[in-house]
Amino acid sequence: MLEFYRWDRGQDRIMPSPLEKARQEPESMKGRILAAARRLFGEYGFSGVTTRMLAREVGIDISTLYYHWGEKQDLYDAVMADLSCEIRAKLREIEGMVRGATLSHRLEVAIDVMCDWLFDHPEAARLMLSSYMGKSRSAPDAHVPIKEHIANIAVAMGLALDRTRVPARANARVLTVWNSAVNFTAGEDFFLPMLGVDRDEYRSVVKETLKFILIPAFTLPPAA
Amino acid sequence: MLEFYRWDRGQDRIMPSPLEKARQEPESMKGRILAAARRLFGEYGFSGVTTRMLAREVGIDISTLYYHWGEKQDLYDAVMADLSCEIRAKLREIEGMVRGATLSHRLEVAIDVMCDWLFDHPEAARLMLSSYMGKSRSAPDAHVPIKEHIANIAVAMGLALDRTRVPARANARVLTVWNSAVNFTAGEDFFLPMLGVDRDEYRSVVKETLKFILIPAFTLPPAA
DNA sequence: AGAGAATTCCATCATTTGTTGGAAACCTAT
DNA sequence: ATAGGTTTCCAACAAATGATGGAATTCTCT
Repeated sequence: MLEFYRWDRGQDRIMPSPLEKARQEPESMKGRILAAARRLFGEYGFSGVTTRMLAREVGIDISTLYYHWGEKQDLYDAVMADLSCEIRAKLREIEGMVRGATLSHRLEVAIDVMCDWLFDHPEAARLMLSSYMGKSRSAPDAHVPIKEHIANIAVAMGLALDRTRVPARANARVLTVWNSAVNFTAGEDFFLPMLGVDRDEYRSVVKETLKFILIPAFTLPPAA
Repeated sequence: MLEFYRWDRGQDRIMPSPLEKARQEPESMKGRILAAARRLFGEYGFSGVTTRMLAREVGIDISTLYYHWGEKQDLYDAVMADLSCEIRAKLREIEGMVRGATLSHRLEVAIDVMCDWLFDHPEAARLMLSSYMGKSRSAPDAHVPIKEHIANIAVAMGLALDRTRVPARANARVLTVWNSAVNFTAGEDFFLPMLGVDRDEYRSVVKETLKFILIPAFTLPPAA
């Protein structure tokens, strides 16, 4: 009976049912563990978190943790799969919000909404960053499949016509903005004192800067 | 005799002599250990590296490692202090290269040189990123003091007159470009396949994108 | 060559960490 | 209430990890 968690192995494309339930029911033990894991992994990285830290954070025994999610690596994979799903949903939501609007309006809304979400989920930004830099000692490629997301944005923003053939330059520009948003949210504690502002100012300065930088990159003709 | 490494404790402002020597003599044991530590810490993070991994990488015993640098945390601190020094020197070098040139030329050269250096030192970029996100389980604030660097760039680029009073917006713009460069170099293995280009193309696309994005941000009047 | 210092290694220790078996507690349906 | 399944905890284990004492080796200088 220690094996049923294997249900959700290797299913990061279509949302696996147990993972979905775990997130939808944050009061369930599975959900509480997932949430705690996300918080801690986001804060300390994969090898910076011990199973005992996790168990203590939830207030349970280590075995309960293994009962629900199996090995540490499996739990980490679940966190990443969950995160990937959430991001995909968020991007779809944004895409729906701005459909049909002008380009500049699209940009404005996309940055606003995405930044708000990231600022409210700094652990998500941190998880993505460590996923980029990769090479965790024992973790293989549990990457967030951000590639399609970026390509979709590039198409939505008019930088490419076909989402299967996005120019490298277009992807690079989208990536730059995306990474900047992730950076400023993941490193808020570090960058905020550098700018000498308070929390609210920080967030508005970040948004403003991203918009300021993004607009010309996407509205100028695709020269060079 | 196991204590002389304490010499370079808490001296990250003025370059401590042993650290300097260790880097200047890369053949010395101290230097070899420092270089290996930098490589591994950059790849796996602080808690992702064990003292045995380090010793094995250098081809020595664990005790030798402790003899030269003391605890793991001290070695990590030394790596960060060394890195900070190197970055400072690099930025000074760039400042010297572009002094007196036009703004656009300054930007061009700064991005080119900095990117080249970062691409040749991806572990440096990774170390900086993990330093930003911080909160290593046992590591305190062994941060790279990037604040002054950013402020200096802002002044050099004409975004501020006084380096002690740089507007938050100016800092944010410099930071955006800086972070983008760090991101693209630290995550080369992850982003390169996303763009579907080879190594050389990747590097030129990154530089090009940064320049394309940077120029308007620094040449437009300080509106908003 | 040899005394004394500096450097490296071997063996070891106490903790920490990932992981599991099995007993206890809790539900749920009859 | 009680049988059967589910969930949680206690105890423990093997391996890995950070760290050190001390012996052995190498280096340096006369």
